[in-house]
Amino acid sequence: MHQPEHLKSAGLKSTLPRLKVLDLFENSKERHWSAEDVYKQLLNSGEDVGLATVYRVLTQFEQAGLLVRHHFEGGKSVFELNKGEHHDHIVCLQCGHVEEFYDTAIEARQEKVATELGFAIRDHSLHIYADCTKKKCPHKR
Amino acid sequence: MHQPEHLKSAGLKSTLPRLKVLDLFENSKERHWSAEDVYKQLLNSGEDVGLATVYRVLTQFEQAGLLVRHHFEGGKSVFELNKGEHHDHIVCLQCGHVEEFYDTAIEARQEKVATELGFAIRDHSLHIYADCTKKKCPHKR
DNA sequence: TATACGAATGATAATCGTTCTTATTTGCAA
DNA sequence: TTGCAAATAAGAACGATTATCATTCGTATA
Repeated sequence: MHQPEHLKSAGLKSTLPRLKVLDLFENSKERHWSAEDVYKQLLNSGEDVGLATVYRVLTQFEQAGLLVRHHFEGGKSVFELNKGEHHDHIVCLQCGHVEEFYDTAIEARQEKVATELGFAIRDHSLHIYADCTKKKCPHKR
Repeated sequence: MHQPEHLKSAGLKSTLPRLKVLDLFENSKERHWSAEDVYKQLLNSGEDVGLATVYRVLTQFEQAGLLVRHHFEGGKSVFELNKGEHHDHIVCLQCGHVEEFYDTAIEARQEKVATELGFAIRDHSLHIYADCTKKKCPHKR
């Protein structure tokens, strides 16, 4: 549990809400959380945090580089731990499960296309929405 | 001006708001419009439409296949005429200008990746956010 | 260890984009 | 023309997010 160092190096005080949120992301099998998800999970765990605090902390963590924010269809932002390595997402339309992937060829072609059009890439997002063909998909949406 | 046929074939009555919205998309150099954009433009043109109607019409046009909806960062939906041919987008971070591109290699790799992960692609969105390196960029954001 | 002060919090109001409700108007077929 | 279902405009309602503000907390310092 070296979370306080994470926070300190990000210039953030080590407070209970921040520790709890960070713990969720670091010690849970689920990698992707919306603000509402985090809020409910903390309430269920007996923590007494405010929704506004959750939003604030998530944004701070994003700015500190601890988390990455994604805008999937559906309006709400989704966060995940920043592993440093970029990847894209494939979202199951049945159950909402998110899987990650990285394809060198796709990344390279993006650079090529952008350069040819006269742009310098700052960021990009590739979201594939699909039906899971495996049995492991719970289809519980 | 064969818009009424467009509407009729989509099972939609030929009303003034619908004609005006469709006209905007068909006879304007700007291809991408948000609901708010459309609403303001129509008001400036002296039309007396309601914002709710604009939202309803845009959604109907999307369902009818006349328009395509995009979810860029920033939360709000953006629409454009459905030209039938899929393409991805590169958004200028300076001026918000949207350019379109299509890359066969990227499309093919996406199919490959999805198949390998056990998914059947239904839809996808690739948005590149970049700085325009040409002088043509108005940098007026 | 006590303390002081700025940072962080929680409750709630406000905002933004979008959808719903409802009373009124309109397109169009008979 | 007339009748009626469909479409509209206005504004209320909504969900996600941000702003406000009085209170509490973390921590550097004495």
